[in-house]
Amino acid sequence: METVFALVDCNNFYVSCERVFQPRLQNRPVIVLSNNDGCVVARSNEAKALGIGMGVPIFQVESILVQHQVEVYSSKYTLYGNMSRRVMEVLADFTPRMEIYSIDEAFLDLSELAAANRTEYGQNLRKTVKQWTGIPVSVGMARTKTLAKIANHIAKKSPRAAGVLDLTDSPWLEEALRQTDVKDVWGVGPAFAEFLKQAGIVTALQLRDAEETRIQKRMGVTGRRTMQELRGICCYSLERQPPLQKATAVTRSFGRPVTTLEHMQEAIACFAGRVGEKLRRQKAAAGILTVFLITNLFRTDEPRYFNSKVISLPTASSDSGELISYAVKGAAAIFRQGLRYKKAGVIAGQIVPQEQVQGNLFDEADRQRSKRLMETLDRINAKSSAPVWYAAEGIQRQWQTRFQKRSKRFTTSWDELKEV
DNA sequence: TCTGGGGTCCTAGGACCC
DNA sequence: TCTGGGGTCCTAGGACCC
Repeated sequence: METVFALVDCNNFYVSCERVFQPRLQNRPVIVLSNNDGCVVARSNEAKALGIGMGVPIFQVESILVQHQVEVYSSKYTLYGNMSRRVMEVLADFTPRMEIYSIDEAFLDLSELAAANRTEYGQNLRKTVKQWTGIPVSVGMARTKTLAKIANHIAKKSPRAAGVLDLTDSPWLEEALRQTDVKDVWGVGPAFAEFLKQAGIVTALQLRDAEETRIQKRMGVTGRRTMQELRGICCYSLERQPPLQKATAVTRSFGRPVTTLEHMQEAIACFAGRVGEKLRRQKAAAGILTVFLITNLFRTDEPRYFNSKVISLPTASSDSGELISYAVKGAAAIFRQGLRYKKAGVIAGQIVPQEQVQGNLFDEADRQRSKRLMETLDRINAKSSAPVWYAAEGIQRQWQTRFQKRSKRFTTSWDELKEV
């Protein structure tokens, strides 16, 4: 049977999350910043219209923000994650044949839905999500994921589509591809877009009709798949069960430069502790840790330095204490005095399910005791507003990430609930 | 003049995604 | 002075095996 995919995408997701709890932000220019209040990561339509680009450093648009009284917010990923879960739960009510693709997107398999009902189905879905969560979404439908992405893109921008566009076997498909810039095609990033432009390929339609061998030579097998998908040949299927993650990381830019080993180890310990939590949440353990640290590469007036250390654990682990002890040693091995560090991180690799962890003959740790300790730690921290953590993670944390424009954490902090 | 063939595993780097 | 964080896949090249 021929496939039909729908891509459901939340509009300006982080901004929409802020608006749910602060209705006065409707119809106003609003932006949400990355960690450390560094870059713009979400923009309302009003903010986009002012020319504020995606990913731009905030200091570059400061004058626009002041002049147009743009509402500016630090990011709150726990809130957005919570809102995302609510949206996904509503979608799951529509069909279990669903793949959560990112925090604000999901693919649905609508192959079995009657063609005549698709647009109505999409409108109903849109209305329900909005009513139950407050989040506006757009829906694009087509034969392949890549085409559904394009349909969604147009649904979002075109007033006539009213948020839903079905391009499955549509007479408008060719016109849609003609009007789509090749750089907006899923799988075409800045580097490939530049290559394609040089080759005279500037629209999605031209890419669809390009010569396959020529594209594959430069863009590899993924480039060829993109072409196939544009032709309606399905190369990417719905993945309902995401495979186990291969790596998980906690990396942060510092609120102010770190110059001492003591502070660096405090930060690294903190990141390793968060990595441990992430691993345990997935019921998994890591076989290797990578610790890295880096100075500010944007500055040309200071010495630059990047280094990383890979540590193989004797036995795969998710024990925060154990991860911390290896990570801080790794940090010490690559830390150099006299530098101003901007960012650091801990990456866990060789991830295996907890129950598949191979024992080690020379392993001296008490695994049962560790397991109980971690369970207790996680239980306390899940309930308590006064979390517990390893002393190595520090208390003052002068390096901590900046969030100066944070609104209240309406759904994830007891002290900051919305008051009505 | 002419230096095998076929495979695996690992790593680094480059590209992409949101 | 100021520039995010967390992932994936693919490819090329080197080391190693028989």
